Amino acid sequence: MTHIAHLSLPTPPDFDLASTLSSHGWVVLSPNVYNKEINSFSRVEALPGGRVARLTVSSSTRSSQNKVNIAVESPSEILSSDKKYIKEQARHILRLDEEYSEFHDLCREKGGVWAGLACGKGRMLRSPSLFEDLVKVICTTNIQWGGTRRMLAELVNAFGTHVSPQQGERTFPDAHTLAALDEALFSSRVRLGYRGKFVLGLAKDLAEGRLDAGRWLDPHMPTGEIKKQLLAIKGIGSYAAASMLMLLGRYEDIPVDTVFREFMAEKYFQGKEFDLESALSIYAKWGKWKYLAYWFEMIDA
DNA sequence: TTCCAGGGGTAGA
DNA sequence: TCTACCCATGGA
Repeated sequence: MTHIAHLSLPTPPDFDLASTLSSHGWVVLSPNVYNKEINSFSRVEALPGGRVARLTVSSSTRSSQNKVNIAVESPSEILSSDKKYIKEQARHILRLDEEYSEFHDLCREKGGVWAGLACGKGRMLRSPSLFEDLVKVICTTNIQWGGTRRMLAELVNAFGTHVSPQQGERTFPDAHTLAALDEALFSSRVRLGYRGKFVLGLAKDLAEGRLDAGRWLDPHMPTGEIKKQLLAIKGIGSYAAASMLMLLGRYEDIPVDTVFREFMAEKYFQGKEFDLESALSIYAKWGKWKYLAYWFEMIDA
């Protein structure tokens, strides 16, 4: 028997689900399943107490309603505490509590490709847990996007929890699950290459309390301190730290990778080699919004 | 077959 | 702080 609940989550007046879902590649990384045609995505998520549910997030058919819909399907009874938990997760994933008015003012002032963001865009999709986002960021390093998708699909298929034995979808495995695994078994089931030991090491640090990533969500924690802690994690360098800071709602740093280098060479340096400092200085006037200014200019190009 | 990807760790200077 | 070299894996 499947239990079903339909939740409604209020959003800011300027919230744009389609923009958030298409903002970067996260929406297609397992366990997310993207349905672009109907502007929705679903994923299997663990509920408190070890139960599991499939969540489907979609926009209201009437955009003026300022809400998103969350359909919940579970083989277990869906408790009121589950509904509260799911809404909290969704608020985090969609960044409904972030304040973007200063960024939108800058977009309006700057115009050009940024003018289209001023109506409320800029929220980039994230995962429910910091562990999932950390693992996903590590899995974007030194690999093509197809490889990232493969690695995360393998990880979910190997160690995620079923929503039901008859259905293939699984949760993203939590840190405790991975921390309990033998490295040889893990590597034989999930081909992460040299990243495997980074992911397992991270899982153990979180599960055994040596790393408290939850503190990074404290708005009073200085960005510099978060960055220092991120860079201390094996497998996280400057690119990955900038990506994680973005996922934490801090947009000061630009992730310098092949995507950045290729875009900058083409857009600002006539296809020639360039000095990194000169390239980064192009976004200096965006202050704490540099990441968003670069990213949305790049994906618009 | 070789190169290298939404880079990062380490050793040595 | 900077550089050289190494790292697993698979697509091109």
